[in-house]
Amino acid sequence: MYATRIDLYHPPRDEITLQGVLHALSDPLRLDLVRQLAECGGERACGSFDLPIAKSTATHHWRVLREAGVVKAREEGTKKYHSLRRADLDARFPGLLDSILANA
Amino acid sequence: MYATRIDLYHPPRDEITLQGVLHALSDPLRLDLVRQLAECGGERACGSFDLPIAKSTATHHWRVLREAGVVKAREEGTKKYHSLRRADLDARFPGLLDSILANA
DNA sequence: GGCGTTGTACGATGAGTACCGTACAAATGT
DNA sequence: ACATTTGTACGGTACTCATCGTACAACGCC
Repeated sequence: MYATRIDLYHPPRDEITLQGVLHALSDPLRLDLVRQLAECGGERACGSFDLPIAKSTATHHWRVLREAGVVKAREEGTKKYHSLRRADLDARFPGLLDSILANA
Repeated sequence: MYATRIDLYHPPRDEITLQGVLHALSDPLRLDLVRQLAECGGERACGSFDLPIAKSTATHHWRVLREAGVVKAREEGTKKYHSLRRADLDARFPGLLDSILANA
């Protein structure tokens, strides 16, 4: 017996913490995901990333990024799209994302 | 039989990695140390920080910061002084430290 | 209905790490 | 010479986390 899919949790802007963001981005793979997301500008399907890891591991990394408030997830059919929460991050931690991405 | 004290390793500027810095600063206690170091401007003795942890744990955190290239350590007698490697960090990751400290 | 696609939940495993207490070393002060 | 101060090395413990395989769910398509 397996549970039904749970609604995706996204922290509100005020609850995004610096610790959480730094921790989320301190993993090379996650930083790379974020870098690619920033490059493409908008939304991008999970599946369009060519990752050297198992599907379940990718799920884990996207969850860490989402729960840290770094990315926004949207489901559409069987697919899932992610985008950077740039406005929220810039409002809460001005300059942080830019400096990290510029130096990635 | 205990080993003699080893020379303190500090990574050269070029070997400081973004991952390493982000990881080092993703711990609340270490970020707080760095914030206090930045506040005081220059060097500061380890012992002058009032930490809620055991001495050996403090040694651990200072080592993580030092090996990530975030701080410089200098021994003088039985005491040890730390300072931020601000010039190195600013040169390697422009804006990063400022934006993190500004938002800490 | 049946099949492929896409991603999740779960359980397990191995690596890393935050923390502690204790024993110690090196320098300083008395 | 001895005690104090300051920080380290070590061993241990508990917790986190990155990773995987497998079983599954939701959806779309034939």
